[in-house]
Amino acid sequence: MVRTRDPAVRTLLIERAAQMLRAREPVTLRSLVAGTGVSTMAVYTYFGGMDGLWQATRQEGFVRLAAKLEAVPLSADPVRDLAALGAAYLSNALANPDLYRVMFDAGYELEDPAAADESLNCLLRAIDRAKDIGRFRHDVDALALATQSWTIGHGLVSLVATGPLPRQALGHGAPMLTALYISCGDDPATCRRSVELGWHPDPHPETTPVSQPAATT
Amino acid sequence: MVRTRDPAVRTLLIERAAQMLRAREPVTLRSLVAGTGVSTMAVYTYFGGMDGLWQATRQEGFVRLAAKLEAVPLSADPVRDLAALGAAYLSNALANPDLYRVMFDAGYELEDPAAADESLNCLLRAIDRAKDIGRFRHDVDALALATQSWTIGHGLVSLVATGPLPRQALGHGAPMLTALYISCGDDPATCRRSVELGWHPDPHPETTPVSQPAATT
DNA sequence: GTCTAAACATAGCATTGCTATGTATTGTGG
DNA sequence: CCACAATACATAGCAATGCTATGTTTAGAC
Repeated sequence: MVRTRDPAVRTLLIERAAQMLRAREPVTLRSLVAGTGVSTMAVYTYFGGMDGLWQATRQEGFVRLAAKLEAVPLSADPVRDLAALGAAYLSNALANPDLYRVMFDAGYELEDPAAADESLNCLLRAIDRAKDIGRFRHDVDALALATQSWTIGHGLVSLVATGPLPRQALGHGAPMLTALYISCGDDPATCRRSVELGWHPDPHPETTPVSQPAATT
Repeated sequence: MVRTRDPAVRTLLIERAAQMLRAREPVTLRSLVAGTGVSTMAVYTYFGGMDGLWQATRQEGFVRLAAKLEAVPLSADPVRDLAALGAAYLSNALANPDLYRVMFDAGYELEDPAAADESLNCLLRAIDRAKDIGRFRHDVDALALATQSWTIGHGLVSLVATGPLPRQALGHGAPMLTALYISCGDDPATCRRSVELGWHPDPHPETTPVSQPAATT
């Protein structure tokens, strides 16, 4: 061990890859390193190839997602919070649709699945709170419900970001989540209000989800 | 116009592309035409390039999907039928996951959107029937409900086929659809039974869904 | 029967990811 | 303080990719 590997280069390349994805520029080996001063070999010493770069980029996507979800301010109403988490999920995904696509592209695994679990845990905590205060029945499977909420969010994002559905279709999120949470025992009228509260603050602004003025794309 | 374009070549190439996708072989210009006797230029005369081939392949995917959905035997219970259509959707998508991915890959449009609409119409008809016999309220937006059902199906397929969720997660479809249809006014117990009936016949068999000996693609 | 436009085949282009080889650099043992 | 060695890095070149330019053949119109 003589020449030390500079960890800054790693994050620089990941950052640049995410940036190029966001700008919809084709991310190729040579275009990635162009202008950074590092040579193409850096991609191989740091990531072992383009596949490794994509894997690291996907990892970064999950880390950012978890950060966004954990930044969602929670309230005393766990059902509202579930809707808010869903809205933040959509907001984050639609703010960087290409990064989102890479995250769920097939063929690659995560090097650290814990990053994905953290996002799920945000949902699980809210679900447990809802059970504790009697909004949800005690026999609801928290993991199943979290997965179902995730499915709704992913389905919406996927169909909107990838094409067929228009942006307004994101509005379907609220009634779908409402129906789901009512099926867990929540009172219909109360549930509707809670979901609306958590959902509406920011259904589709591009930037950060909560507590700051919606910015222009 | 002198030498006529042979339409058989077109379908041959699309068929072969779908076949190679299914076999998980990389579909490249040269590998596609290898063994078919046609040269690489055929891809350009018939499709204008690889992008055109993908567009045609995606189109074919939607045609097959519509055919599968229209082959689902309907009953007197429209809610059962909705679940059966959902199950057929999942079955078709998971039987050819790579074709499904191409169908929803971004960047390309359909040359004939009617093919996609046909699938949606299957759902719309069932929803209208459910309203007619009083299972759903008359004020439910049929298109919205169809879109929501689609979102659930697509979300499930996407998360299962693309990796993160295991195959058993497909079972979440029944409770999600049940919750959704109950929110449209259906009686909870009746709805559960109907969805179970339509869903369970074939939750995840690979081949064709219903009432006919699985045909080779 | 000839002519012409379209289909088709061949060869070559730039670009892709990747690897083999050589050079420079830096922590360590004496 | 210096020689060594292992590692990071740069360069050049590889096969394979999609695509295009340039013939060559074929089939319909008059």
